[in-house]
Amino acid sequence: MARTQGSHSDITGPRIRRAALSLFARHGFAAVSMRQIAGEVGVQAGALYNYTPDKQTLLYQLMREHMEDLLSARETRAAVAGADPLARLEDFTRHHIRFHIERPDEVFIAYMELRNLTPENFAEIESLRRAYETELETILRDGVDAGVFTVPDPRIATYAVIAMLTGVNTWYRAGGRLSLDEVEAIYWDMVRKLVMV
Amino acid sequence: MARTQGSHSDITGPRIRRAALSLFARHGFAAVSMRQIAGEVGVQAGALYNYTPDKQTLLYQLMREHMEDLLSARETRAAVAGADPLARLEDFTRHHIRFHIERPDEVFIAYMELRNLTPENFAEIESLRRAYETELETILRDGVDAGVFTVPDPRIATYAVIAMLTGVNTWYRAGGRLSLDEVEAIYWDMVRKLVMV
DNA sequence: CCTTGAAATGAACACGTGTTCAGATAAAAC
DNA sequence: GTTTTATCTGAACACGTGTTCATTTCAAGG
Repeated sequence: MARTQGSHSDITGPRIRRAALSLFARHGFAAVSMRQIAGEVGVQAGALYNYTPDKQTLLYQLMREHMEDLLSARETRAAVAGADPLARLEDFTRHHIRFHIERPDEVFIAYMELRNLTPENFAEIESLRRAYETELETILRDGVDAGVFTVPDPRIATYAVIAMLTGVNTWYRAGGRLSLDEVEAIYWDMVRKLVMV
Repeated sequence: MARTQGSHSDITGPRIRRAALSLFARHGFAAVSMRQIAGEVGVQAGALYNYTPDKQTLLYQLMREHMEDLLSARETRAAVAGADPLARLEDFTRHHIRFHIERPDEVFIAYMELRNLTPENFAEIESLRRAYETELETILRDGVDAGVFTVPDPRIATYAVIAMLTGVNTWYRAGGRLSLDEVEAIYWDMVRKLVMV
C-alpha cells in the first residue's frame, strides 16, 4: 500500500499541477499536450492518468483551486474587517491586487481558458466568480446605503473596479518603476475617488 | 486574368477572414483547424493558401486590421475634438465603449491570442496598442497640466481606465437591463470622478 | 523472503494537424 | 474558338493528439 507518509504519489500530483499550470499559462490549454506536461514532470504521458481522469479535468481543477483560494482568503479578511464600508473597500482593493499579483499564472488561466471548460465545469467556475464579485458589490451597496459612496450603478461599478484592479497583472513587473505598495496606494486612490460621494 | 471586377477572389478573401474571426473567437486560435475554416467558407483547406501564406499570418492580419481600424477611428475623432481635456476624455470614453462593443470578436481575439503571434508580429501589434494607449495618456496629462484633472499617475490611470472600459465587453449583452447609451453615461460618470480634481 | 499493489512504462489506437502540389476547372482575354 | 491564368481539388506527407492497457517495476507490509 502506498499513500502512507512520503509516498511518491503524494508529491507527483502537485508536480503535475504545477507543470500544467505553467505550460497552460505560457502556451494556452489547447496548445499544450499531455506529453509536454509529462515531460516537464519527468514521466511518460500514460502516468498522468493515475492523477487526473483527463486533460479537461486537470484544467478545471487548477481553476477551481484558484477560485476557492481567492474566496476563502476573502472570507478570512472580511471576518476581521469592521463595518465601515470605506475601510472594507480599501481592504478589498489592496488585497485583490496583492493576491492576483502573487498568482499571475493562475489568474491568466482563470480568465483565458474559460471556453475550454465543459458547460458543467464552466458553470461551477462562474458561480465561484460571481460569489467573489458579490463580495465587492455588497461593500458598494452598504456604502451607498450608509451615504458614504455615490456610484451610478453598484453592479456595474463592481465590474468596473474588478476589471481595473485585475488589469494590474497585465503590466506590473516586480522591480519596475513602482513598488507593489505604491501600486496599491495609487489604485486605492483611484477607487476611492470613483465611489466618492 | 481574374481580379477584374466581380472576380471570385475579391469576395473569398473577406469570407475567409470572417470565418476565421468567428471561429478563433469562439474556440481559440489553437483549437481551430484550417479545415474548419475552409469548411465554413465552403472550400477545401488547400484553397486557403491562395489567400494567406499560413495560419499564423491569418491571425496576425485579423489583429492588425482591428488595431488599425481602432487607431484611425480615434485619429478621426481627435481631429474634430476641441482642446478641452474634459470633453476629449468624455469622447474617448464613449467612443471606446461603442467601438469595442460593436466588434466583440475582434476585441476578444486581440486580447486573447497575443501569445500565438510570432515575436515580430507580436511587436507590431503591441506597438499599435501602445499608440492607442498614448492617445488617452496624452489627454490625461493635458488635463493635469491644465489643472482640470488630478490623477496620481497618468500612465497607470491610462491602464486603469482602458481596462475598466474594455471590461464592458465581458458582461454587456444587447437587449439587457441597460441600453448602450446608459452604459456609456454610467462609465463616463465613473471615469469623470476618477480623474476629478 | 515473499506477497501485495500502487505506480510507471511503452506501445498501440484511431484520428487530426498545417502545409504542399500535380492536376482539373472554368472564366476571362484575345 | 483557342489560349491564358487564377483558382480549387483531392490526395499525400510527416507528425502530433488524448487516451487505453497489458506488462513491468519496485518499495512497503507482513
